[in-house]
Amino acid sequence: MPDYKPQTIEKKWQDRWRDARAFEVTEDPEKPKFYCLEMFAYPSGHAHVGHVRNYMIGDVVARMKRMRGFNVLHPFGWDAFGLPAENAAIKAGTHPEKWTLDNIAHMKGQLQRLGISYAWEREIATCLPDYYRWNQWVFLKMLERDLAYRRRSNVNWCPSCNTVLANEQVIDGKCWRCGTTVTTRELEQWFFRITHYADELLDASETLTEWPEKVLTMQRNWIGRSEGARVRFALSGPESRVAGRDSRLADHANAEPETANSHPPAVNEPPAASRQALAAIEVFTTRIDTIYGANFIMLAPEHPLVQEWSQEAGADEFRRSLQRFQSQDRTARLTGEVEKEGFDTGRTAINPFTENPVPIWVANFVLIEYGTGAVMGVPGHDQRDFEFAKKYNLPITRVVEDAAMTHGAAEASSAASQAYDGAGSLVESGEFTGLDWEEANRQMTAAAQQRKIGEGTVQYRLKDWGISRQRYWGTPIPVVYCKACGMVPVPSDSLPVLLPKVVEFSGRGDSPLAQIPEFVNTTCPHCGGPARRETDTMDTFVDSSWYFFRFCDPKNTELPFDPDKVAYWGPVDFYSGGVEHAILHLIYSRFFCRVFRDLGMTNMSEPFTRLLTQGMVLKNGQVMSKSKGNVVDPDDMIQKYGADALRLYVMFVAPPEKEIEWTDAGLEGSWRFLARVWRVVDQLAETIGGEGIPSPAELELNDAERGLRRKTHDTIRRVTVDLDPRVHLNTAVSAMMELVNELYAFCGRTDCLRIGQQAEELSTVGAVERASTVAVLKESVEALVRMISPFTPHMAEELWEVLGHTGGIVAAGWPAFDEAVAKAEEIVIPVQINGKVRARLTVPADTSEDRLRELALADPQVVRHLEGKAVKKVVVAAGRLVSIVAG
RNA sequence: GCCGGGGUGGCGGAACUGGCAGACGCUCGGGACUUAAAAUCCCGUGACCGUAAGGUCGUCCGGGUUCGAUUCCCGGCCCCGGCACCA
Repeated sequence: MPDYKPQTIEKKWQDRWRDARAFEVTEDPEKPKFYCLEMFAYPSGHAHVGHVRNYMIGDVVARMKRMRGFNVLHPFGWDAFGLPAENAAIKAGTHPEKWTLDNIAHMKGQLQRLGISYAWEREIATCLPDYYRWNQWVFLKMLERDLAYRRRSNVNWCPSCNTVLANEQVIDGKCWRCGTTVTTRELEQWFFRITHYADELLDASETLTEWPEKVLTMQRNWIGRSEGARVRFALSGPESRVAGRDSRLADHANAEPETANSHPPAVNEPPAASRQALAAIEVFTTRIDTIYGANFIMLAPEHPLVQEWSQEAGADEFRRSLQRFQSQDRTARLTGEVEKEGFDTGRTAINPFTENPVPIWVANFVLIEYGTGAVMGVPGHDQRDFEFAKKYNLPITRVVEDAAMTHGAAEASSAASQAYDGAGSLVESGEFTGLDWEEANRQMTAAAQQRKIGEGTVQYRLKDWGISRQRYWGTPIPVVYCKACGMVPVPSDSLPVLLPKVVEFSGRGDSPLAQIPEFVNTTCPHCGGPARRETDTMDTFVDSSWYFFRFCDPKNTELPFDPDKVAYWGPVDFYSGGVEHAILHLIYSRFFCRVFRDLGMTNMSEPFTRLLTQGMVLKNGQVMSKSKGNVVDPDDMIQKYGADALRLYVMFVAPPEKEIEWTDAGLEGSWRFLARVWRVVDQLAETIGGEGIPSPAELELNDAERGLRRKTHDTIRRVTVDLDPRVHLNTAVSAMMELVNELYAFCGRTDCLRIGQQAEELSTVGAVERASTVAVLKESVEALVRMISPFTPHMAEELWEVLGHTGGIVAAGWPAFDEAVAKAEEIVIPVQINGKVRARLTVPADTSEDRLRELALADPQVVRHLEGKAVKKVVVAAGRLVSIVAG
């Protein structure tokens, strides 16, 4: 008997699959489709086990679905633009393209050696013009529809390094590299108007019933919707000037916060209205019900009015205070690590509800990015405001009292030690006094609106997505700047704007494209005059926001994809990847899907029906990484144990969404199991592989045979539901292990194989005498081989062939089970007395409740325990247990 | 602080709608085979008491509902993840 030799088998089947184009698919309206996708890979070099776990999970699903008759699209590709390629270029002098393509070649080999069933003919790499030209195409469409726009925004700038810095690279206001004090600089940045879909993205998250709650929560937090009101406090006092009527600050404050490989976001935003004098200060509040307690106003240091006042003659003191705040570390200010402080501007505004003048302060903890950059100070009901008021001796009043508080406590509470932010009803609040705070919120918002001093509004944490990157290895943004015509989009028919190959990497941080005159200098598509190209490239998250559509039609040269093809394949039925993409990639993709929908390219709103976030693979308690030196290279494991054992181990050790701790012993255990499967199947092949063996359904079976048959059908049932819809891959494997144990026991019992006597090999005892034994074994073994094939496809195919089949295991289909056969004929019913199991009854499965009660009460163990006690009650759950209450 | 997910043997983990807690695997121990070892096959492995039959305890802690709770309810502790001076 040949030993289990995974390496030989695996090579053989991988070659066959490739030659037969086994996993390539086309649209087939006759068959139900299934789009199975794993997040494509960044070609960083070598994939480790942590990376490939995801592909294994997807492959089990894809292979299983194929066997169940689905037309399965299972493609793969490369998220190939990005910073590491550029860094490698600077460091090693390799061109980013060569570095990237070499890595892709290596990693593709790794995936093929794992036997992942990809439709490789659909492979895409985002760094190739066939792909990124469609980024440019979408960009232009978005520009047409005002979903892409350009805006000046402030970024951190190091004057010595001559580069933009990320917020994280600014330490105590200084450059992390050279220690120079960081300044801000205004740069033109491109944005995608994702906030246009903020509400829809939030609301539609309700429809994503097959997404993990964790991810939905993260997305909701990220979008950060909060309902409140804007209220205008008119300026008063001698210094106030009344100029423009509209005091609205610009809405969308700034760029997307920092992302993993992003370029720094805007630091702050001088709103459009900044250069006008304002008639009123608009504040954002979620607690308009407390406005009678608003005893002061606080502005962000970057607030336009503050900026304006600081310019005035004689405002030296003002300027000094302001500069102090502005020199405070930005990150520390954002996270509240600096002490809360402020200064009085000397100006006042009118609280529109009390009509009392309130002082206007500047406070370093008010953020220009959020709301209107101005807040009302309600020290009675907000802890920060309370501390601020205490510090600067501002009046504290309570306007909401909970029911337990004695009436008239309002004044006394000014001496309280903290703000009250709980529920209650209003006091000292004019016509609103006595209302419950939530009702007051509604009525006061309406009143503000009616009196034209404010309105209900919704505020989001989500900001528009800043996509400009001063980098080489990305998609060129397809616009040019012409002296005469201004910004002019590159016409669609002259796409792609190719990324030039020859480039020098200064490492200076400015876009390398700006150094290439042949790229920069062009002609204006509009007037034909001289023009300069945009030299920033797109954030790589643009590339990954729609690649799943491209897979449906990867060779299309007319459009990013044929809408009909996407209509057939979409949406992605099963999508798996790491949780680290829960926010960025998964929100961007949902955004892009809506953009394509609104372009009329698809009628889907959501791209991914089911999402699985797979857990990481740890070794020695830590995430695998090259720098920690704890990576497990799948190729090493394949050499030792084979791809199948590796796949099985990773699938078995824990549920897919949990993290796993790598152990060599565990992998070895899986290898042992496969060798055990191999032995029993191979050894039985001659007996059960013949022609004309009837189905056991048509034969008279003895007890042992019926037992094995029952186990077989029950296992098929369990594995089937564990895989689909549950995707409990670990329990599916354990069910199959049980079946194998049962097969060994059966063979030992019926003497059809000699097990365990002479060791290394099993020995066939001779022709199995009973036809029914052969039939039952055949059914069991063939079901096993088919069920295990999504996990260990190479071994399964080989065994299928050994069993005398041609045409492959997918064609054989998924095994069916008979519910009636799967059910046990005899079951063990526990008998509880006062909650403790005291006896077990072995009875036919269909024993009636009355009969069970009778048998239980007659059982000697039960009788013994009931001695001297009176039976008060007997509960019988047919098929489950008998519970006796006695005392 | 707000939102979400968790807490089960020495370890990874099972337990579908409340019904025998610990499936399956790892580790460890024992046996068979072998001159021997490896491999293989079989058996055992939550804790405590007992020679055994059997008993007691046991799913983070404290209560509750129920004939019966890992599962449901109330209160608390701890861990993980997200958001957070967000007004």
